[in-house]
Amino acid sequence: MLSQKCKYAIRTILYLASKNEEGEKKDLKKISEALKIPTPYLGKILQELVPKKIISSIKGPNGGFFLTEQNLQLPVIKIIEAIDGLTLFEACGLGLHVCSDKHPCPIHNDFKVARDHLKNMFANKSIEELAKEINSKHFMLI
Amino acid sequence: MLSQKCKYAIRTILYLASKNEEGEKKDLKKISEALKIPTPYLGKILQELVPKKIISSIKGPNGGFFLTEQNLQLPVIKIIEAIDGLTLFEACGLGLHVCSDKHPCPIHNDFKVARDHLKNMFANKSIEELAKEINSKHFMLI
DNA sequence: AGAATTAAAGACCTTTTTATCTTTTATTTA
DNA sequence: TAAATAAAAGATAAAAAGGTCTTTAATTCT
Ligand code: FES
Ligand code: FES
Repeated sequence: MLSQKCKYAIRTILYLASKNEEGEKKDLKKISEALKIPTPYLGKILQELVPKKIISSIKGPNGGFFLTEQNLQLPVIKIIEAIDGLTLFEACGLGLHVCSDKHPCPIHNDFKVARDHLKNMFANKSIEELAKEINSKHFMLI
Repeated sequence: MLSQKCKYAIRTILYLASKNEEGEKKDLKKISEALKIPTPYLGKILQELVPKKIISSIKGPNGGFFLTEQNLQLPVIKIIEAIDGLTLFEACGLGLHVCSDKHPCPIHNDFKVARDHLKNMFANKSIEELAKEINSKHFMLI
């Protein structure tokens, strides 16, 4: 479904968002230990997200990764788009070269319903909204 | 979503099923050319499905791959189970070690709806039913 | 200024997935 | 029975995903 890379990214960002009281920064090691994600690999992933403006970072002592107000307003699908791209939400479930109503594979109609449901859920929820739900309800990140 | 291997397998089986007039056999090369799937790789995949009783085969001249009545009655999910396993329909969308209502990740509730929708569609439709729809409506396999 | 801290960058390694090629075995038909 | 056909089996290869390690650059604090 989502790649491992993408799932790590989402969990990290939701972790940062749900702890975002007072613009709190977290360094790589703290995040990777908290979420049980391999440290060097997570480093690679987060490095990729900074220039894409999905997350923010500051080097040096007391530096780390954090989310700005702008970062928090992004819908979750932007994380997926940055890492895996949007083909999951566009591609044919049986691997045909194109997916369209004019050229439907045998599972097209049902598949599209499930695929669109997934897409809408990721597109309609901002990182901040989801983080608030994590704090008010009892959702797990690990 | 589904692996390439699994998508190739499903398309091949639906192809065999939709041509299953008079227990027609198709040899590997014919299938791979009709569906534009790499021949040797498809051979490997079909080899795997024969002992698992998902498809049937006969060697020698006029041999090939085909579906018995029993094969045709299988739900499509059995193909997926044989190739990819069922983790797609059971695993957490964010990669948590377990997915359960007692230990939900932030997307659990919505994700489960989409995942179950997919699962039900594959579980509730037999290969034969789907093949009939291919023939009566105008669904594509390529 | 110098030491400490932390992200960035880049080279490397491992495993899994996808795909190819060659040889063997079973079956048919002439 | 011999030749032809087609799947089975197995060894190999290429590409992608997942993961590690080392060095460099930026920042802070003393
Ligand atoms: S054509 Fe296959 S899902 Fe749309
Ligand atoms: S716990 Fe994540 S989808 Fe169920």
